[in-house]
Amino acid sequence: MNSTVIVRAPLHVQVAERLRILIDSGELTPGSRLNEIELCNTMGVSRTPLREAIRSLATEGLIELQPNRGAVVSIVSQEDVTEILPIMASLEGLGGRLAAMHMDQSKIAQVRKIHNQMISHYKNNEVAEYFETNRLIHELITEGSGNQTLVDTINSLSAKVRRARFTAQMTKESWAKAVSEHEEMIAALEAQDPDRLEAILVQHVETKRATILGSIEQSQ
Amino acid sequence: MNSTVIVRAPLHVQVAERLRILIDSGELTPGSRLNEIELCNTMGVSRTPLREAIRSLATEGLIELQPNRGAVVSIVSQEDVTEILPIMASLEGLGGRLAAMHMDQSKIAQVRKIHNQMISHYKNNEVAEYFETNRLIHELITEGSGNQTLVDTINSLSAKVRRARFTAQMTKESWAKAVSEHEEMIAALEAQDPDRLEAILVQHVETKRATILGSIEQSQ
DNA sequence: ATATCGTATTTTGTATGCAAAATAAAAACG
DNA sequence: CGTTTTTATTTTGCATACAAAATACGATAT
Repeated sequence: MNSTVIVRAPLHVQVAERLRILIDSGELTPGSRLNEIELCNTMGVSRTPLREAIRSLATEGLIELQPNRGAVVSIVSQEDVTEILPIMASLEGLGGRLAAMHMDQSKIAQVRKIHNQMISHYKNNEVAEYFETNRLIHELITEGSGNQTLVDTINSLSAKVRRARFTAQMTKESWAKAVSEHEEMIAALEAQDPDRLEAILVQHVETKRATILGSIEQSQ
Repeated sequence: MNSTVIVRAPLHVQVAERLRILIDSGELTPGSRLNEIELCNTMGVSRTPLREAIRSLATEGLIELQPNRGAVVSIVSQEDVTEILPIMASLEGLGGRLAAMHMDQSKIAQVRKIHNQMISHYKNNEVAEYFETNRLIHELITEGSGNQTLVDTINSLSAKVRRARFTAQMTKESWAKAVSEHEEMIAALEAQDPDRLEAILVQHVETKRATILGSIEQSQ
């Protein structure tokens, strides 16, 4: 008797996944219309599962439905991002508070390890690697909260910010500030100080907000 | 030329709405299976829009999909509520902070008015009316933040807590405490003191958490 | 030449039909 | 009798077909 039954995901789930990738990668640009038969042909499925997938992504907010006029890739505006970042600050702060309370030493050590990697990427000016390790640290801390609903909520908001493609143009100064905040984060985590870690994370997202809005100003 | 075009909502949206009501009202109990043809008959629609609606509610979390075995009304567990309430505390706190910064005097006066109604319902022991005015106050404050994403996020989490049907059995003491916290809330709002309103709201949701978890203990 | 109307085409919305999987029921076996 | 195996029925998943709305296009009139 085998309890782990392998079931291939339903078509509409697979289609939703592929659509998500198309949107995330920018192949389907925000604002563009989704032509059903066209997508059916490229994906090799019928309209039924495609439409079900579209409905899913619509309730997720990735797509907007226009009655009798189909669906368009939703646009994440600057206003949306301005709304989202303070929420992210609160939630990441809460995540840090809980993580400082709940994470055990071995997990904290793991974060420290990746933190050290991140620092070396910073010193070597390896931007992509820096961003990746940075993202991973935030993920580990959030997951360290032990609150899955919190993780999901943050991820959903985070995805929207990413989709806005406001690639924060970090100046030398803002980068240095972010790194120093990370040093404080690690210290607070190792000290298992919930209040401090929460405060730093809130501040950190605030820094990010300033950086992003700064680069929007630049690009206009 | 008329810019406000009246379009009746697509069937799958109407069906989703009706399903939501059936679930919210408890006619479809958590854990129960959704039989497609049965629901089609009662609603008088074909399976296509029904299935689209089910997919939507599934990504919303109201329903769970089991491949090749249909959909069941998802169960909001005690653990889920335990995860959600701290998040609600953070977010309502943020909402209060922003509301204290952004709400104008006329809107604050409106909240005061409903607050006074709530107090009189409290004194007259009118429980249902108390809960309704209470809910309205929180809604007005959250909306007063001017952050629609925040409003949506809170509503989505709040809906799950409501669905769990942990009808917090308020003791005389916890009710009095909630009311006194509301007095402080109004004072902080009228003083337009973001820090204070945030702190009170976080505390207030924490009180609610204690009350809910208290009545769960009772009922076991 | 522009604007308006009417028609053709495309595109979405809904219903139905068929195939595959899961469940229930019945039969065969120990 | 209880347990397994086989068969029938139900239920879901996907595809197709038809209807209605929206868009595109062209003809006509001013």
